[in-house]
Amino acid sequence: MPRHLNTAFAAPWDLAPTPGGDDNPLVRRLEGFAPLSQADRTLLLSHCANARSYPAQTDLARDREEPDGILVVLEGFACWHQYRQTGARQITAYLVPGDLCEWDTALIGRTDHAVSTISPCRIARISREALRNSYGAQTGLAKALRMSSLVYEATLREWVVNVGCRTALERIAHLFCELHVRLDAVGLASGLGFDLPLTQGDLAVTVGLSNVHVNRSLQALRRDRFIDLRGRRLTILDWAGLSNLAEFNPGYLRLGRAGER
Amino acid sequence: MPRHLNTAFAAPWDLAPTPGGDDNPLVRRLEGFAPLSQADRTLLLSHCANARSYPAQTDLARDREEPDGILVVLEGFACWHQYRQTGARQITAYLVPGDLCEWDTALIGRTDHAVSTISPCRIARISREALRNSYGAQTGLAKALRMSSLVYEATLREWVVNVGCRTALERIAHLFCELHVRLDAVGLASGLGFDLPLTQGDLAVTVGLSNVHVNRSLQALRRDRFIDLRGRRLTILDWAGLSNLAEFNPGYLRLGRAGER
DNA sequence: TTATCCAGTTAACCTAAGATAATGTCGGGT
DNA sequence: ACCCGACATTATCTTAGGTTAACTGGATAA
Repeated sequence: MPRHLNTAFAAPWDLAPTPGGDDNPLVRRLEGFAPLSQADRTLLLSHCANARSYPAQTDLARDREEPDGILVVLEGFACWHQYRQTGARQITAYLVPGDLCEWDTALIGRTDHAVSTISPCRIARISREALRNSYGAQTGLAKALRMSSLVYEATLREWVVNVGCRTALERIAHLFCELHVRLDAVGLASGLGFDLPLTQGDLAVTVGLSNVHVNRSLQALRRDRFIDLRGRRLTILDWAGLSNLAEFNPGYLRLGRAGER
Repeated sequence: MPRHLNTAFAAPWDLAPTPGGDDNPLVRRLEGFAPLSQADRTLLLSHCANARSYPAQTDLARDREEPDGILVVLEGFACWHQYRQTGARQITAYLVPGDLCEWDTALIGRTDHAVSTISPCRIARISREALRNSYGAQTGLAKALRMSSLVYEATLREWVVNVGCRTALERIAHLFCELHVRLDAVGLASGLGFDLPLTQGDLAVTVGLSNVHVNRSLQALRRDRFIDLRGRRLTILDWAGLSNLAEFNPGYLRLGRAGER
């Protein structure tokens, strides 16, 4: 059982130690994209049973004993990020429970991009070999995986827009809106609140700002009663205001009627 | 025959009016990712034969008579971009000859992201139905398409890094390095020079800067003899210097030994 | 109990880049 | 030869956000 930084907050997955069946976030997520056959579901569940725990701040690329396939986050926060030679760092994506990332050693191997945990995580790896059974283009699983990849791309485009042409306040607001929708989709939000295991420094390198300016902006968001952020818990006090500020439109996440709050 | 803005420069595709066989940029591009069967190649070529011409500045999403599938650029520059309500605009990706983009009406339909031509283009659409024939996960085509998607994702991550934590000079330098490598891979560069049908305004919304600052930065790059940019032609005068300035590492493009210049 | 560490906060100052707008250049159309 | 529109360039002033560094407070460890 992984020990979380913020055990005080009793994250949902601490209460349900062995996710199986419908509370498996991967199955839940993929079924949002396309209906899965019973065979698909049991395939996924059986591979998730082999998930391993990783401590916070751990590079998932380094132990590359696994062949090509996908890497699935079942609990905790992970991220794609890149270090520059200057020491600067940029987070380019978050992986929250139910998210997966395509793992192609041919592609990942040599780049300076890395995938790491942020908080302690449970992560499963499923080889492409294992997926191949139900991998005709017609099956629901194949379609769901394709959709998952398209949503990931759309999210990246949204992030380019975020750092490319939004103000500090808008960037942070947009990120918070996105994270809430994504976490809510896998049952990790309670109303407008959710656990957010990120430091202000993490936020800064996500959103392309300095620590100090993130701090200032968070205070502004608090002062104007958009959010409440204490400890590692974020509550959105004014969804309409925040999403309006950010021009947040959840369509790119393809989660059905999410975003109607 | 599309009329190009810069006919004065006689782009390669003007000299070879009917790309077929090996000078088809799509086939050339995909074969860089995985070996294709003869059936794969003829399939691709036959669909490229139905390509249509589009003038510059044309939204490719609007005429959505085609079903899901991929959209292939054979000639010209296109881009993904997004308008904000404020009128601001952000380009999130370029599509150059040989590039494709997955077209999923379920996904694209409602988002505010659009795909448009920049210069006049020849573009083919291939339905997913048509691809399904050789779409077992084992075939080369399927693998090449998957790689293509992974490369697109990696490029997007790189762009997030670009706008997230690089200076104006570095951003532009990085973009130029990337474009050169990509165009060179489909034979559209002659040495270190290539046609670049982008205005400074286009560059600005790509790289998250103002028109004016792009202008200043270009002058600096010219003054320091990194580049020569006149008309719509860019020549990199000092590849080592420019790629070093940008910390450009072409690995993410997965083009074999590209970048060794 | 104190020392240490880490995250968060604040303040003073600085700079890269934005905004605006005037001016220049060039090619195309008439 | 003239005008026009699209880009590019330049100058000016303004501002969002960066940098540095000091200080706080809670949590853990010794």
